[in-house]
Amino acid sequence: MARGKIVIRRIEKMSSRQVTFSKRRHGLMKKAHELAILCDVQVGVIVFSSTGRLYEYASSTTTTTMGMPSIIHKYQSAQENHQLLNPVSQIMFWEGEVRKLQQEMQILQDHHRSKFLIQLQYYLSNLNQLE
Amino acid sequence: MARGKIVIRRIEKMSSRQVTFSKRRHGLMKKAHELAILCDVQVGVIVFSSTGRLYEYASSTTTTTMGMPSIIHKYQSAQENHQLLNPVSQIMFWEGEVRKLQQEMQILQDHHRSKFLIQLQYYLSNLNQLE
DNA sequence: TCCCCTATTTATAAATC
DNA sequence: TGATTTATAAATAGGGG
Repeated sequence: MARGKIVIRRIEKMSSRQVTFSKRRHGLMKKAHELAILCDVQVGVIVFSSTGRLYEYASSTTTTTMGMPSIIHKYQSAQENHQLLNPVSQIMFWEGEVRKLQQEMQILQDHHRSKFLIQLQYYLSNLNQLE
Repeated sequence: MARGKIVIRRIEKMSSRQVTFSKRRHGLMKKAHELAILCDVQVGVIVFSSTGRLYEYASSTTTTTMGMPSIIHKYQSAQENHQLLNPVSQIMFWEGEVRKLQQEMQILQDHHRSKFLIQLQYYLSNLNQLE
């Protein structure tokens, strides 16, 4: 949105992606807060970075102090009707959930493995320098 | 932000508040979506209007399609889990989550299998009576 | 309610420090 | 890494239909 238009697709360069994440995350939280105040509504925002770090915003209105838990609870009751899908699609849903969690776990593991390897290389190079 | 600056406080005039709600709600959802795509992260947004109507956005990333239920689940687990544990126990935690989901799925499947068997017996007995 | 218009304000991409 | 700058893209307040 500045110094050049961009297309909305995954930013490939990791460092730029990190910078943009920081900026736009702040922007999003600010917008969420403004919406909540200006229009006196409840807003909840949850963001998970690719490394699994959690960022959140939960509004309070003039009438109630809604933390994220209350907003989630309200969301879930609002959705209860929807939960009554037929058995087969229910099972398929949970199978999907399991797959997603497994994939995420894999990502976390890869992430930490590479971090560990980098550390190891660092220590080894230090050792080499001491010799 | 246009035709005059505004201060961020509850808009008193109901009709303006409604209009602003509609505009900014769209803006917020769009920003959430852009953040999710650009930075390849999970984003969930929940908004309740003052009349209790629900508006939501839940992102998908390149790796996973996370609906709001998954995001909420992850949020709740992250809170319980303290999140500030070391990588290894974090991974162990998620492994536990996967196991739990798998067990749930198993129970669901067993349940429906037994229901199916009961149905089958019922039909069979009907068939027998016809003979 | 929703769309259009457009003058302004904001958000922010890219560069620089 | 983070803070600051700045040129530009986006969002939007206010008004009209």
